Amino acid sequence: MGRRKIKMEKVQDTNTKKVPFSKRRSGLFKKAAELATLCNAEVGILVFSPGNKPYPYGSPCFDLVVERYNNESEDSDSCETSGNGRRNRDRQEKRICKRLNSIMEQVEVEKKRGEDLQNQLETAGEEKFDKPIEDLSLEELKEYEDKMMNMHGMIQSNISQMQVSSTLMLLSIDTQNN
Amino acid sequence: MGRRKIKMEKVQDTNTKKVPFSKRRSGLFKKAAELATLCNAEVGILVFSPGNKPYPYGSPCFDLVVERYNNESEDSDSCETSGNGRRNRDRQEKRICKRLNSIMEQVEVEKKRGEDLQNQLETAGEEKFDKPIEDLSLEELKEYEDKMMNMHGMIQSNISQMQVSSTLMLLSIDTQNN
DNA sequence: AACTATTTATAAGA
DNA sequence: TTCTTATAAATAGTT
Repeated sequence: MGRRKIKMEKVQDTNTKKVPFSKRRSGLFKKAAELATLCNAEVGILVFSPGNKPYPYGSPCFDLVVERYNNESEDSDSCETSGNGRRNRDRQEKRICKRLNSIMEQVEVEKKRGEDLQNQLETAGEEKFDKPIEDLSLEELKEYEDKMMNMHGMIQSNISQMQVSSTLMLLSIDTQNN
Repeated sequence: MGRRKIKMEKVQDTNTKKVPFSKRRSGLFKKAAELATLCNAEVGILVFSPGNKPYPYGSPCFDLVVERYNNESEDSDSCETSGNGRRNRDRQEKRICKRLNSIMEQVEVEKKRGEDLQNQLETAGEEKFDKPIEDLSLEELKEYEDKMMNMHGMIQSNISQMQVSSTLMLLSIDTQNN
């Protein structure tokens, strides 16, 4: 899509092709945004330039991260490692990986809960909202109230769980960094 | 780029729009492949469909991540680092720490959202549940339903975002290790 | 899945 | 870098 057709092959010199890289990267991110918006999907992208600079993208809210990357891509002092001996590196990396696996597990649990919640919500919706609310009997309304209360409780529990998870995550990461 | 212009807004029904999602997803992956080949970059993408099914893509090496993903992420030995030269460790660790910091930021955002959500929920509870449900008007009931739906969406979004973040993190580490 | 009318992305050039 | 424009590529609606 340009003045000439580009043949698909590995580029030669790393330095000269910065403009196409930038254009294509932003094009890719735009496509990702469209996919997210139009299809109600979630998208995350990580691009490493030939110079190994990372360019992350996320929808809906990776923006802060991108900004941060641009602002402090040079100083990594927030992540001081100078005090460490090399002998500890392997262990450290493995611990980080373990934490990540734990986080993944937690996320799986959250996902499962979200799905249950969705099912329940949809079921409740089907049962009652296909009938106009004004036609519901008092009995049905009370039943409906119970369901809402129940959902309300599940949502709260879900939120608490997420808070716990994220706090644990922060804690485990802090443990790594100190 | 089609018979008609598509306005950029959230889609409504999750089920019927599967073809556009598939088309755009494969289009996105193709773009990523082009970026990788033409510009000698590394790209990893994760897409979650509206049904929360993950579609990962990686150039050159997402396979390992995908595999771990499918294997329920219980063995942490998949985080093998033995093949790496020691000279790269410093850079690798710094980049990993940067990723961790980014994720921490995101988690802060999620946490904030969770709190807002809880407040909203409590407010809704105060507003509606101190009044017997049979006294609620049709308008009020519908309003309440909307709130429930809204909260549900926020929770789902939070969960998805956590998935994207943690999985991308794994991706970035694997990218570093290969 | 294949076909096109269109829209969108982008390679070169300024 | 940002804009312009000719052209290639992606894709929405259709079959």
